[in-house]
Amino acid sequence: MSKSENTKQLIVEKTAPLFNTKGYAGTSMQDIMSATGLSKGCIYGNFENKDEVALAAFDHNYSQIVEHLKVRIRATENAIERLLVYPNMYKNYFRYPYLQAGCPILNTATEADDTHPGLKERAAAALDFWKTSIENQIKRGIERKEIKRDTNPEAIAVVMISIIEGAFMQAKVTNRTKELKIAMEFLEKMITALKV
Amino acid sequence: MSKSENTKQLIVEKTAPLFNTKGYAGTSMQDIMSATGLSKGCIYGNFENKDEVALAAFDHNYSQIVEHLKVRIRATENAIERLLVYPNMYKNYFRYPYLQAGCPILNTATEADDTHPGLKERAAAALDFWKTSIENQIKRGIERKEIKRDTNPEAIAVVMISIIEGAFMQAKVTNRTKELKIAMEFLEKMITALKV
DNA sequence: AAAAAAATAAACCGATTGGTCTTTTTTTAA
DNA sequence: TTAAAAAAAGACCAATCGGTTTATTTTTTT
Repeated sequence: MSKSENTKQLIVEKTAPLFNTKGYAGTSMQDIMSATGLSKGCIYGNFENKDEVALAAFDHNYSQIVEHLKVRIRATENAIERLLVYPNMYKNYFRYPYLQAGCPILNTATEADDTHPGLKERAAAALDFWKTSIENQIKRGIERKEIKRDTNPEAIAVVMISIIEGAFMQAKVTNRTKELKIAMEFLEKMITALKV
Repeated sequence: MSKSENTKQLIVEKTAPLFNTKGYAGTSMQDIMSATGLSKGCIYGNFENKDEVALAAFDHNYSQIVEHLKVRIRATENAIERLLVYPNMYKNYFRYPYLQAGCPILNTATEADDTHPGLKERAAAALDFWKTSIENQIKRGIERKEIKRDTNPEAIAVVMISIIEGAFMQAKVTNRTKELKIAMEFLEKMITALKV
């Protein structure tokens, strides 16, 4: 790994929380310089423009979430337990640095949907991947006879994501976890009710 | 109504969609000037600063939604029908100008939660008001024997809001209504299942 | 160890930013 | 109708913006 690859990684790691907090438009190159302790020349030596830093930051934020979920999901074979990983993680979001400024997918989606095609596409792809993952876990659970046969994987996946993102938004803006807990509990019950 | 009150109203009306689309950080005074056809001097003659324009724009966006919901809700006495107004409106969001750039509460909440205290407060207050409204409709329905006695108004309200906002976000970022329809249908079934 | 290449810092650029002040125009009051 | 007040336009300001170029430092290669 070359020096500049290390530097590039540092920039991504330091700016990921920044972009998640302030958004693309609200994050200046000066902010990026301050967060990394690097010069603008150095940042431009590693990334073509601010856009590319933002895209890399989103990817980093998102991959941290995905990695964490993978580890948790692989820790059990049971399909219901696997689905319960999602509400569990989100209701305890304060434990995860990458969720402190809110869900990167949600933040990016709402900011970028009318203003930044690259980020919009990333957020949309992340949502599709998330939905497909949940669907697949449900299908697997049906095959393993852990989840009811008449379960509609797509509907459950969509509703799960909707509840998670909507409740998380509420938690962040109101500075309280009450609604998040209520919603995650509802979700846990919904998931548990899928059990054969 | 004085000339400047008319002008102030024009500014609010013309900038409300702008702030909802581009967010606070992404909307410049030049954008505001272009949208209104007015000079910067004129804008500053009516508002103290960009902040105040943004706050007024949020209020305007929000009040349009509230007014529309009020009309729809008052059109029926039945509590279940009243709750069904929400999923119905959101699944047909393309009919409402003020929802074209997404839900103002969601957009504002996610942008402002770490960056703009005034807007954050407005969004949080809007959510609390919304939650309370739904709770009250449910309580009224329980009293009128239209909704099951064991219904938890708060949980339903929280879940409704979560599903709506989460699904709406998905619709906007993916440019398709599939997930929104799935989620609203789920919500309609959930609401209908509250019926005595 | 020296030279070349790579990486980073610093200086620079034109444009834009939010806001202020002065001038002009429009509206209102007499 | 005229004068005063209010409203709006236009000019101005310092600072910041994203990006480019030049200079310096560090790393890598020989």
